[in-house]
Amino acid sequence: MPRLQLPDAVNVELPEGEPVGAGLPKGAVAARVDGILRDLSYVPTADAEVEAVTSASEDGLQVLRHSAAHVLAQAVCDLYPRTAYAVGPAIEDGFYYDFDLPEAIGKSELAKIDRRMRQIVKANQPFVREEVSRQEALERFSTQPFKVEIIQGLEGADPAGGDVGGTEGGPVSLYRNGEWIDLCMGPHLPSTGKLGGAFKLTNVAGAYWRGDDARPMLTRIYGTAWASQEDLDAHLHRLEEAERRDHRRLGAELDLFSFPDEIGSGLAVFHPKGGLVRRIMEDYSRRRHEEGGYDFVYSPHITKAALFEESGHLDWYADGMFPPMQLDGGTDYYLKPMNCPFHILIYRSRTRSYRDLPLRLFEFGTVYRYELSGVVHGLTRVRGLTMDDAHIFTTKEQVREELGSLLVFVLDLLRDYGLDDFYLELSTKPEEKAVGSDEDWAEATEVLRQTAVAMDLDLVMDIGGGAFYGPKISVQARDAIGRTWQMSTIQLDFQLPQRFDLHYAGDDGERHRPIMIHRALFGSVERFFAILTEHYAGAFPLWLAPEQLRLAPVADRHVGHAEELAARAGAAGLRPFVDDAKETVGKKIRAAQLQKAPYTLVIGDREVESGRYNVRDRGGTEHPDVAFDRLVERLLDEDRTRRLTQSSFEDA
RNA sequence: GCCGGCGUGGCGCAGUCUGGUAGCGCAAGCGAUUUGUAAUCGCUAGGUCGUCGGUUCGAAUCCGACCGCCGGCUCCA
Repeated sequence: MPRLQLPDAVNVELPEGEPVGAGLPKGAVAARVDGILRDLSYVPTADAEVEAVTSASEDGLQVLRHSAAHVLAQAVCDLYPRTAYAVGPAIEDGFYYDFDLPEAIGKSELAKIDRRMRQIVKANQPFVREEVSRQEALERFSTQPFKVEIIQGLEGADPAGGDVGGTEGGPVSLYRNGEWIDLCMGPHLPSTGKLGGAFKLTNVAGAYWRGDDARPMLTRIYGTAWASQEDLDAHLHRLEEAERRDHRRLGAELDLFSFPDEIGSGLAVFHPKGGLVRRIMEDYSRRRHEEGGYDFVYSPHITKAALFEESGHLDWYADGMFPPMQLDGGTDYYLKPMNCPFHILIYRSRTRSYRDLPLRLFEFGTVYRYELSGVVHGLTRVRGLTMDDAHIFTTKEQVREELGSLLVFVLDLLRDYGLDDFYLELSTKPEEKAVGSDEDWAEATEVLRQTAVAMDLDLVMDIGGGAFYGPKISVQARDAIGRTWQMSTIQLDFQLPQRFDLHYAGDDGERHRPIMIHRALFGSVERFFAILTEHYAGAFPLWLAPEQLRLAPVADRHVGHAEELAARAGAAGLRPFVDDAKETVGKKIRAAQLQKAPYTLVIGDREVESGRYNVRDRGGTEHPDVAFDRLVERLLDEDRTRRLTQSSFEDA
């Protein structure tokens, strides 16, 4: 009689042959038995430590979502006989299932599939696990080519560490709900009814079988599933929030930038307001770089092929480059996809001594990359972008200190732009090919690691994720609604100094090879612009706001006074705007709100007479009876500190 | 690049299935109102319906190609 040890030190005795579920509380959807996730129907043969898994936990949600994927697949197979089904895992927030359907379907078919799914849930079919030999599995799935391929691929190691499915020649597990059967490791909910109604099909998209563009394109149906209706609603609400913040939408609404078809895919133009925000972003970055000991350089947008031959880009990056222009004499010219070779030429333009190092060359360098037409996306994935790119050339001895101060510099600057929730990711030497000796890699990686640890931030290891030419540390930032973005990267490069045969004279009089650090804070200015736009939902902090103070005259006779105030604010260094449209105050306020103007003043008889103003902020809060000089002072303070100051609008 | 969806005045959309005079709202311009913290009223102008080609007496509508946009393209039974 197996004895179950529950986490709260309760011992439960199970009669021989009883499933673990019998010993667990009602809310359980699965069980963790000696550390392995199991169905509630799993029958233990010996004493075991058992934990109930509910859909409130990550594990439980996974089980729920994976079961939802099976219900989806069953529904699709019911509605579309002759469907070949492939794989359907749980993913973040939901699930998907890939199908080869007898006909093309679009989003409009999802409602029908959803209805069928709900019928299956209502029928409350049990999920029944079976273990069969590989041979039998092949026979049972003889009409399902993807399943056959999966079974045949199961030779060798078991990727999931379960006890079924992996071992050579061993049994594989199947799950049946109703008439429908799938090859699956499980575990699953006890029955389809336990899925409940808190799911929604969200999307249909194409996806290559096994992600390989040489293999068939399948139809992938995405869904989201949650433990409760409230959770589902909250998730849908988050999606709406993300859509509300979408920089592509805000870019048009706030008149920041556009992508004219005439120019081409992935090529943006910044309008005056967006241009202003961008210029302020860049100016501040420039100032900080100047203070940080960077030298500013410029390089052209095109170059002869020879430069990218020497750098090696044409060998391994040609697909990402625009095709060459052939000029007279048969010379190929390329648009630059990267700035590094240019900065290297600046380094190499004269003999360098250790006294020149570290040499930090900075450029807002505009580069062009041939992104596949299907992946360009707003300002975050474009074909023409401006990198806040710098290359630092150091001696081996200086690297440690340089990296340390660099990371501090990076985080500090990002915080000034309003991002303050970070973690770091360290990418180490790739398995296959890599340049540089193992010692160099180990040392550089260790230096990066120590630098990261010193930051007191979470550090995630990305084993083998480095580029072949050096290890990398990247800063990941969470935005206002919790999404993470890869921001700055700091990359050591053992390769280019070799390829370009860079050297410097040491204090020993010998020639030495410098080490090169690539680093970008924004990555791409355009992408950073997009991230900030979404982070702030278009309501840029005062120092970045294109328009800082909106003045709304009540009637024509007040326009003069508003313009005087605007002149005073402008002279003080603020960016005011007078809305002199012949409209009602209500309409002007609404317009100011929609444009996310940080502060709005209504100018009428009372104000002209008293010289005191009612300040409305974009949150809708009103601060009455403020003297204009005090307001200007207050806004300048907010502008200068780059954050909402606590200082009040009242006179001191 | 591939799969699916889509492309109609500056923006958001209807009209496309079932071919027969291109419409609505916002924005814009003009006029009236001179207005007090999220939308005053009226009038006017603005579109070769993404582009090119085909079918047809006739194409926004049907067919094809191209351009562009949106979602997705190994979180792996």
